[in-house]
Amino acid sequence: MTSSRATLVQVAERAGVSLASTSRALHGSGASAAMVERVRAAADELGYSPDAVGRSLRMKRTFQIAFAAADIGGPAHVEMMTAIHGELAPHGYRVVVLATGDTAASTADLVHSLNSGFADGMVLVPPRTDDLLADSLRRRDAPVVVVGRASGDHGADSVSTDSAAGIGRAVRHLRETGRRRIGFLGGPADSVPGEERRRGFDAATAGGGGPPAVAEAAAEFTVAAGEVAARRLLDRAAADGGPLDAVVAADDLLAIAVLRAARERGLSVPGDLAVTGVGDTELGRIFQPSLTSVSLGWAECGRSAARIMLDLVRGRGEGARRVRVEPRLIVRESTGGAAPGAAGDPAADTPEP
Amino acid sequence: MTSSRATLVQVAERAGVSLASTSRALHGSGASAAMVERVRAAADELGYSPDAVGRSLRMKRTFQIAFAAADIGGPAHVEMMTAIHGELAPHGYRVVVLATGDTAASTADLVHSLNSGFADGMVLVPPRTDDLLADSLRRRDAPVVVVGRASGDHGADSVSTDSAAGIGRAVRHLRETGRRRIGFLGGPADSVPGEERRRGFDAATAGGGGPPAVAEAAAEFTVAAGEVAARRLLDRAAADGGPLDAVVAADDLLAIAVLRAARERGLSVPGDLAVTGVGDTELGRIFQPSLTSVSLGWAECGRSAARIMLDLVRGRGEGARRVRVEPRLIVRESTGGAAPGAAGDPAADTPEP
DNA sequence: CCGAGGGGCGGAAACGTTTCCAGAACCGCT
DNA sequence: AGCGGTTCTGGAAACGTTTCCGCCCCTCGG
Repeated sequence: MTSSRATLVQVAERAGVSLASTSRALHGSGASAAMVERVRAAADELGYSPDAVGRSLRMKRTFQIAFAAADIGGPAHVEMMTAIHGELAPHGYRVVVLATGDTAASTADLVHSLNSGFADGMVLVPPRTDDLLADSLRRRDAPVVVVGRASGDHGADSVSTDSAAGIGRAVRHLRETGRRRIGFLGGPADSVPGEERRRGFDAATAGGGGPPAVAEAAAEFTVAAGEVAARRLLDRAAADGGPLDAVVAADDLLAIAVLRAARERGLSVPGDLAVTGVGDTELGRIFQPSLTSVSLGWAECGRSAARIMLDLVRGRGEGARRVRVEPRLIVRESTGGAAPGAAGDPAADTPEP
Repeated sequence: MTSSRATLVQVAERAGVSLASTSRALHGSGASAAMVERVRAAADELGYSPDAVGRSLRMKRTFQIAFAAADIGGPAHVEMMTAIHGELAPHGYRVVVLATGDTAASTADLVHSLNSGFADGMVLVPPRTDDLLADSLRRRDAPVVVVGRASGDHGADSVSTDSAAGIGRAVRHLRETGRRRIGFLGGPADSVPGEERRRGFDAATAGGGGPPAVAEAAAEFTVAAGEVAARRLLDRAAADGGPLDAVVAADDLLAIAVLRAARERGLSVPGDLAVTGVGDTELGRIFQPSLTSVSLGWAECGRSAARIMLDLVRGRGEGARRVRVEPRLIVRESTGGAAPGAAGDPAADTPEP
C-alpha cells in the first residue's frame, strides 16, 4: 500500500503529450515510435498501471467470465472450472466463481444479477431447471453457456454429455462380461443429473428378459448417503429375485459406497459383484479396487464452454450452438479390468467407447 | 440478449426527478418515502439494474476479492476457495480465481497485476517465495492476505498452519502407539509445504536414540510420483537398519502411495506398517484403510483469510496480523484407530490435538 | 413574528479510460 | 509550386454512477 496509483493524465503530463496520444502509445495503434518511447518512459517512472475499471467503463467489456454452479467444491465443478480458467486466462479473461444455490429460483436470480454487467458472460451449471430459469435466461443481457441439459428453449448455447447414454454403456459392458442381475444406485431424483441417469438405466434395462431390475436412490451424492441406500439395495435384491452380481451407480461416490457395503457383506469385487460409477474422478482412479467409471468429460465440457463463450463475447455468435461431449467408459478393476500399473496413469486405463 | 440496458439517467427521466435523487432513492439514504416509491416504480418499469462498472469507478471499490494459488484444482485450494467464497458472498463480494504459476516470479507478477485495481484485495497462496515476491508484496496498492508461511517481511497479513508441528504430532502419536522405526516420505524439497514438513519431521526425530530416521522425497505431490518414492523408501530402510514399522507422509496422496506400496509387498496396514498423511482430504477419509492424517484446517485458513480481508477492505486494518490455525491429528484406521461407522461422518473420527 | 435549523431536492463535478473528429505536418507526385 | 494523400497529434466527448454543495421550504423555538 504505497502511494495512490498514477493515472493516465499524470503520465500524459509527465511525458508532455496529450491524453489521447498517451493512451494510443500504451495500448492502441497509430502512435509514432518516438511517442511510444517517450510515453513508456514516463509510465515506467511513475509506476503506472492502467485502471481496469476505467477501461471497462469505456470499452463496455470487463474481461471477466462468471462460472456458476451449486457446489463449487465438487469434483465435477472443480474440473470444469480449472479447464475454463485454463482456456480463458491466456486470452486475458478472468474467471469469477459464483454459487447458484440449490434451487432453480436462486439460479434464476443469479442469471439476473449478470445484468449488472460485472462480467461479459457466464458459464452456468444449473442444479435444477424450471420455466422461471428459462425465462431468466431468455431475458439476459450477456451471453450464457449452459452446461448440462437445461429444459425449455432458453436461447442459450449449451454443452452437455449424454450421461444417460453413458449409463447405457456401463450396462452393456456389464452384460458383455457376463453379469445377469444388475442393480442401480441412483442419486436425488429431482436433480438434473439424478433424473437423467435414472432414465438412462431404465432405458438400458428395458426389454431385458430376466428378472426386473432393482433400483434404489440415495438422498445425496455422498458416500454416507450412498452407503445407506446401497445396503437397502443389496438387501432388497437378495430378498426379491436373488442377489445382484452387478451395480451401476449414478456417481463415483455412490459406487464407492457400494464397494464398502459389499465388503461389509463379504462380497468380493469384482468376483461376486461388479460395480461401475460415473464421473471418472480421481477418487475412483486411486481407490482399491480401482473403479470402472463413465467419464463425462467434465474438463472437456469446460473447455468447450469456454471456447464458445470466447466466440460469443467476441461477437462471433451464430445461433445457439449445442455441443455434445461423448461419454466414455473407463474400465478398471471393479468390473474385472486390469489393475493400472501406476495409479493416476491414464495410459494404463482401458477406455471403451 | 434483449435490449441494451436501462441507465440511471433514463430512470430519472421516467420518474421525472433528478439524477441525484434517483441514486439516493435506490441505494443511498436521505430520500423521502414518496421519492423512493416513485423511483422504484420507474426502475421496475424499465427493468433497470445498476451498472457494476460505473459504480465501481465512482466508489473506487470493485466488490471483488481475488484468490490466487498455483493449482486451483488441488484439494487444499479448493477447500480454501470454497470457504472464502462462503465467507465473502454474504457480504456482497465476488471471488475471482487466478493461477499464480509455479514460480515465485510469476507469483510476483500476479501480485503486481492487482495494481490495475480489478479487485479490492487478494488472498494469495504462494507456491514458492523469494525476495522478489516479498518486494512485490511491499509495493502493492491493495491489501493482500498471504496463506502459508511466506519468507521475508512483506507487510502483508498472513494466515498459516504450523505444519511442522503437525508432523511432530504425527510422529508423537506413532511413538506412543509403539512404533519404533519411522520413515518419512516428503514432497518437492524446494516448495513451501515440502520444505516445512521435512523440517518438522527432522525436528521431531532429532535426538531419538534409535537408528537414524530414513527419508525419501517424491518429485511431486501425486500418487504416481509417491509410489516410486515409497518403494525406494521401504527398500532403502530394509537394507539399512531394518524395516520400517511406520511412515509419515507429507501429504495424503503420498500416504496413499505408501499404502499401495505396502500392499504390493504384502505388508498389512496398520499391523506391519502404520501410515500417516497430511491434509485430511476426503480421499483419505474414504480410502480403505481410512487414513490417519494431520488436518491443516484449510477451510478454517480460508475463512480466517476472508475475514481479515473483509476488515482490510473496510479500512479496519491495524497492523499486519498473523493468524495461526492449529493443526490437528485425525486418527483413523491406518495407524490403528477405529474404523469410522459411516464414511465421511466426521463425528466418527478421533481428533487428537 | 422572526431566525435558526434541518430535511429533501437538483445541479454539477468527479472517477480513468478509449475513441471520434478535426487539424497539422509531411511526403510524393504531377 | 500545387495538390492529394497519409501519418500523427490534440481536444473533447462519452461510458454510468455517487456524492459534494448549494438551495428551497418547512418546522420549531424564542
